[in-house]
This record gives sequence, C-alpha cells and structure tokens, in this order.
Amino acid sequence: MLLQILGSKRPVICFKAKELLRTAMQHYRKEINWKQGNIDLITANETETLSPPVADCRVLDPRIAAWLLDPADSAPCFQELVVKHSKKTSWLKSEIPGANKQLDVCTNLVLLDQLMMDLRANLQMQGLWQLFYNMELGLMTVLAAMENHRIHVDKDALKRTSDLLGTKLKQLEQEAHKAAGQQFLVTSSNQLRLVLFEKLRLQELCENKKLPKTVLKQHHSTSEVVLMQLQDLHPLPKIILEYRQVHKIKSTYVDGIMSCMKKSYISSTWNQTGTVSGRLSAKHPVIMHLRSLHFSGKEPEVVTIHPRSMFIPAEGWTFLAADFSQVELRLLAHLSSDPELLKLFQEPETTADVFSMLASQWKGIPETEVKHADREQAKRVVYSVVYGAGKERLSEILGITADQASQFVESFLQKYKQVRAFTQKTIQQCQKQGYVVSIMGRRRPLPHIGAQDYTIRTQAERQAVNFVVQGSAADLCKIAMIKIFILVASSSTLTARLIAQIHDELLFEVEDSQVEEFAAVLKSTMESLQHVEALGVHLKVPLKVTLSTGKSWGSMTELLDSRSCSH
DNA sequence: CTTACCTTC
DNA sequence: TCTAGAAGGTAAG
Repeated sequence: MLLQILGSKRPVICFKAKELLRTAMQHYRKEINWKQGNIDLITANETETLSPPVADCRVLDPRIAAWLLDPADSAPCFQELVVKHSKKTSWLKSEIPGANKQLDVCTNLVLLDQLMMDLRANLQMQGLWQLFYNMELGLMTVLAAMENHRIHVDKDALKRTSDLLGTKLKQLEQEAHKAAGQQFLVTSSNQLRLVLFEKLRLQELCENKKLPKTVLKQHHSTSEVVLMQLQDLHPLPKIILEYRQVHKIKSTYVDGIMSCMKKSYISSTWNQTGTVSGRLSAKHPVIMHLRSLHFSGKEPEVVTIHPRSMFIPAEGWTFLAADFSQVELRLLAHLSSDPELLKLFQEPETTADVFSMLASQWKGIPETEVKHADREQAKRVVYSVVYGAGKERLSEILGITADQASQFVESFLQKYKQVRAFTQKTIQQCQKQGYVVSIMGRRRPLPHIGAQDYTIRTQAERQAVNFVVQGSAADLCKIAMIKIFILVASSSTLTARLIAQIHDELLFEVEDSQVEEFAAVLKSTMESLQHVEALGVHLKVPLKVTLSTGKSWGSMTELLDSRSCSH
C-alpha cells in the first residue's frame, strides 16, 4: 500500500496492498513504522537501482491526488487528507478512541484504501485522472531516480570561494570600523544603530527625509532603504550595504551548499506538491537560484564568483543541458492565437532570439549590439506586461516615468491585440467555473475571482492568467522528463541520467561517448512535444530546444545542431 | 506581473 | 532572550 522504496525518501503507495506488503516483507529488511504526517509505512534499508520495470510502475499517492484537486494546500499530513477527502472520516473520529493517538497499522491501511478510492472517484469526476495517473505518477519515479543520483561538487573550489568571500568580509569589516572610527559588530543592527545615529548623528543631516523607525521601539531602522538614503552622507552605509550583500551570498550560496553536502556531493530533495502552478520545487540546496556574483577585489580588479562551476560531472561524463526557449511566450502565442506573436515563432526558422529582437527594437540598437542585460530586461518587460503589471511596477523595471510606462503597455497590447483578448477570456472563464485549466488539464481553483475587494479580485485575475501559461509550461517540462526517462530506461545503450530540473531547463549527466547521440534524441524528443497525441496537445507554434554542454555547470557552451553544422 | 526558497530584521 | 513572520533578495517565466 505504502512503501518507501529504493532508498528514496519519496513515499510510494499502491493499491495491491497485501501483495506488496508481503513482497516487501520478504524482500526487504524493513521496520514497519507509521509516522504521522510523513506517510511512510515501510522503510526499506536496502537500495536498488531503478530499472525499466520500476520505471513503469504506478503507485497511487493520495497526497498528489489531493494536490491536483487543489494545489493550494500543498503538503497535508495523512490525517488531514482523510478528514478532507475521505468519506470515512466519522470512522476515524468516532470509533477510534483518542484521535491524537497513533492508529494501528491495519486501521491506517483501511483508511488509506478508502481515502484513495474516494480521491480516485473525485479525480475521475473532475477529469484529472489522466493527469494524475500518466503525468504525476509517471513523474514520481523520475524524481525518485533524480533524488537518488548524486551531483558532484568541487569541494575545494567551494572552500576557496568561501575563504575568498570570508576575507572580503573581513576587509569590509575593517573599512567599516575605520569609517566609524571605532570597533563594532557589523552584523549587529543594534551596534550599527548606535554608530550611525548616536555617534555620527547622520539623521540630523537629512531631516527633510523621513527615516523609518522600527515598529516596536522608536529606534531608527538600519534596513536597506535607510542605508540607501544615508549613503551619500557618509562612507559607512555603503560599506555596510556591500557587507550585507556579500555576507548573504556567502551564507546562502556557498556555505549553504557546503552544509548540504555529504562527502563530495549534494542531492536536492524535490517537492512534487509544493507549488500552485504545477511546477516542481527543490530544497537543500535551491540549485535553482545559483547565479554569478561580481564584486570588487582588493585592487580595482573585479572578482567574479561562479557558484554553478562548482558542480561537476562524474569522471568520464559530461553535463548536457536542454532548455525550452521562450516556452511561456510560445505558449502564450498558442493560447492567444495572436497573429503577430505567432509570426514571431512560426515564420523565420527562428535564427533570431525573440527577446534580443524586441530589445533591439525598443532600444533602437542593432541586434548584434544587444547585450545580455538588454535581453534580460526585454524578457522581464514582456512577461511583466502579459501577466498584468501595472504602470508603477513597469516604470521601476524600465527606469521610466509611470506615464511613459502606461503608454508602453498600451502600445504593446495594441501590437499584440489578441493577448488582451486571451486574458479577458481566461478571466471570464474563471469567473464562470471558479477555476482555470492548463493545456494538459491541470487546474487551479481561484475562489477570490469574484471578490468585492478590488485588490483581491485583480490579484486572482492575474493569477488566473499566469497559471494558464505557467502551468502549461510546467506540464510540458514534466512530460519531457517522463519521455526522456522512459526513452533512456528502455534503451539498451543510453545511460544518461537526469540531474536537475530548473523549470524549463533539464540538466543531464551523459557519458562522454554518448553526448552527440543523446543530444540529438533529447532535442527531437523535447521538440516533438509540440504534438502530444495522447493528451490532445497540438501547439500552433514549434518548440525550440537549445542544448549546451560542459565539464562544469558554470561553463556550458551551446551545442549547435550537427545537421546545420554539416551544411 | 506570477511562481518558488532562503536570509535578515 | 527567543522566535515567528514579514520583508527583501534571489531564481525562473
């Protein structure tokens, strides 16, 4: 019924309870334990590699079922699930003396069975069974395999950067002491407050500005906004700001990873039911958030830290990353059928990058002159606008006035007329049925869609639009993961393994000799998802996958299509 | 604008 | 003094 298999932390649940239980008892050295809120029954101490028969298995997890019905309540414990979704709640409450007491295993098995049957009926009624059975349950084994795999980390390099950042912090600390004219604990906001406001009396130099006070006591705050306002008056605030930035990077991205390491590797835990949009989320560490950090070194030279380059493939293996280019924008083109937007993707065998193109148009510079930052800005602008950003927010991003920003929004939506039609249609539909649906049938109830309160209602409206696109992108990525997993599992030669998923990017570790072969099959498999017959998915735009390889995650170079190279 | 996680205050 | 939660920063689109 409920097994924790293959050394994975992922609980696994089956219908054929008795059989599995017996088999499990025979094959594993297991202890039966029932932990409330952590619904595992049997813990297998032995591990086994995931092989095709396992890849095929479907085990019914009520937590995932409940999450599909309403992604808003993410990780309820078993008892909560029973109370919320099972008809047999009375059974739970009345016949078992002491509701808080741990129930015996048999009782729980009966409850679990009933719960899963009720959930099944509900899923089928809501048209979510396919999604549950084929997508989410199929993904479960993929995630289990991914969690089982280790990502090697260059611990020495990590240690070196940690030390480097440490010295940088020491330097900044000394500078701060010099600027303050005294020793003090830089990390302490109390001591900083004493120095800034009682010793240096900086607040007297800017009485025209209002300095926010802490809520409880009427002290001056030392928060970032305050320091920003003070930075022209004295060197100290700026030093503190830089100190805090470097300190944060060090603790989250360097020491954070280090503390998650076991020996020489890390292995994130993936949460399948952690988001409302259907995306995955990862913890320990959040490999999704790693990025480069630039800061001034001792001399004028600039030191750059690449946390991703600490991640290295196993000996004889290479990282291969596959990225769905502009997925959400492509999906928006499909969903809205906007002719201008469709043209962007359909017409040119797109050599050009959409965001670079838009950046060059908006900034009036040739496309070859478009910098990475320009592209990034264009991307943020596009997504902000289509997801309903207000003029204030947009003016922040673009660094223009609110009036200019609202003009910008107008002209954008004027050019891509059907985008607005799509958002309106989505909101209407949500108002009518109380939920929105992604391209593969994932749904999100939005009870506040008809709220009286303007703020609450409009937020729900934006969430509705966002979900349809973001949730569809999540669907696509999940299908891709499953397809590739099955493909590799059923191949007699391929050994590639999935390391991580960063939303629209899949990171694989591939044997050196197989890189080309796998790259080709990966690309075509992912791009073929434009049409998924079984799910009735037929996108009006092609999907584009870009591949890159490298001997570290930090130094990936684009892998160009071998076919286009040969021409 | 949305979706996450993690640290600081 | 401690800690829960808001705020703010990061990522992704």
